[in-house]
Amino acid sequence: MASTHVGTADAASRILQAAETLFAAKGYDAVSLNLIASSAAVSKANIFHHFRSKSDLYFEVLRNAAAASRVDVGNLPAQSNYDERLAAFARQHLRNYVNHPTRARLLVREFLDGTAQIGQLLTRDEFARNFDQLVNLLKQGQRSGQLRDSFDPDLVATLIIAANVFYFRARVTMRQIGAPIFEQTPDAYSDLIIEIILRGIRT
Amino acid sequence: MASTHVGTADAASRILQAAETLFAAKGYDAVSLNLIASSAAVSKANIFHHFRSKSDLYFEVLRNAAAASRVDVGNLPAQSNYDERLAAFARQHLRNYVNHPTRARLLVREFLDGTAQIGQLLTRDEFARNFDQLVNLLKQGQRSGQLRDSFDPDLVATLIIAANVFYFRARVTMRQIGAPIFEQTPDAYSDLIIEIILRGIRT
DNA sequence: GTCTATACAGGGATAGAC
DNA sequence: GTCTATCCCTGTATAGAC
Repeated sequence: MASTHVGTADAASRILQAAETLFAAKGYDAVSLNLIASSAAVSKANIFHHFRSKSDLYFEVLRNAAAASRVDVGNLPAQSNYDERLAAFARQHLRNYVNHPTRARLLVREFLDGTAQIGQLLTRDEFARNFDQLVNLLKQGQRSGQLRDSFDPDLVATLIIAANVFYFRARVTMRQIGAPIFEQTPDAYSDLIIEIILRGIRT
Repeated sequence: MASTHVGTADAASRILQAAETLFAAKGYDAVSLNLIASSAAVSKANIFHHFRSKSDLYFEVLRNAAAASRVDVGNLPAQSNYDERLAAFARQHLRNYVNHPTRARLLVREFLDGTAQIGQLLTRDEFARNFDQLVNLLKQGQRSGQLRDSFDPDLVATLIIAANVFYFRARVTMRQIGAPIFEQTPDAYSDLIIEIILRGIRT
């Protein structure tokens, strides 16, 4: 848009991308600027030209990740069948993690660990939006009569999100434990989870 | 047992305890030996007298945490009612986290993040034991005819563990999001979760 | 905008006195 | 067993030339 130069792939974005990958993989404290610099093929001093500090760079990375995630959740096909809509939501939510693992690792880590307040502010919104969307879906299902009135939508939304977060973060280790369910594709896992839950909440 | 000296509260265990608290709160890389030393009222050199290295200290802390957790899961009242037994298991599992937060943070972090292979070996067993116990309970319920045959025990076990882990790690942030379910006590949360799931798996 | 060189603090780890 | 003092390295961050 702004620049007509091509092929340069400017340093700032190279730095951002290297930082995202490394922070996602190892966490904030385990990543040094030396590592980021060499990984981005840039001098360390150059990082400070583009970003005020290490933490500044980190927050910039988080900001981008959160923004990118905002697009990806997208909109679901608005069907009248709430079984389908819930299944679609759960699938899409989990796909969003699995298809963008670095970004997701970053956001989930910050959300769960929540050591830096600024970081939490950035990621909390993302989770809140998903959560609210899901709660609303459940409430609509209750009003429509397809879902029973007597369960707490918050609770069920939590159950779904928790199942997905757990799959994303623990699946490698769970496979080593020998839990065959984690050999399933994300979609299949998601469908099975929803199947159980739906049985518990249908009228 | 060995020593008749009292009141000394020997340095080694002071170090271990300080390290456990700090590692649990901030993670391995964010904690320096200086901090541990001052927190345990011990010189930095003294840490190296008792432990070969920082990572050695960390693994020792993990080992202790895993061992302590092994006791705490305990045995459940063996009732013939599988509704009750599942509810009891879920409650106890979550209590085990909430009543020993530092230990639990340590183990859960290592399990989910799983950066160090040695650490994972130590924590994986704990999770595997809980998981297997739960799966067996579900299988027995199926054999007894109280639970339907057509669900995957792995899946339901995962759902329960995921719900608990999520509650434990995310409850503070989830409260800020405004999810009223996270205002509930752990026991109440656990019971509500199980109620939904049971509806989904009963005959 | 990008680099080399450098400053300075703090990291983990060791030596050696007590 | 515990300390003080020290080593050496790597960390973040800055100065200043190009």
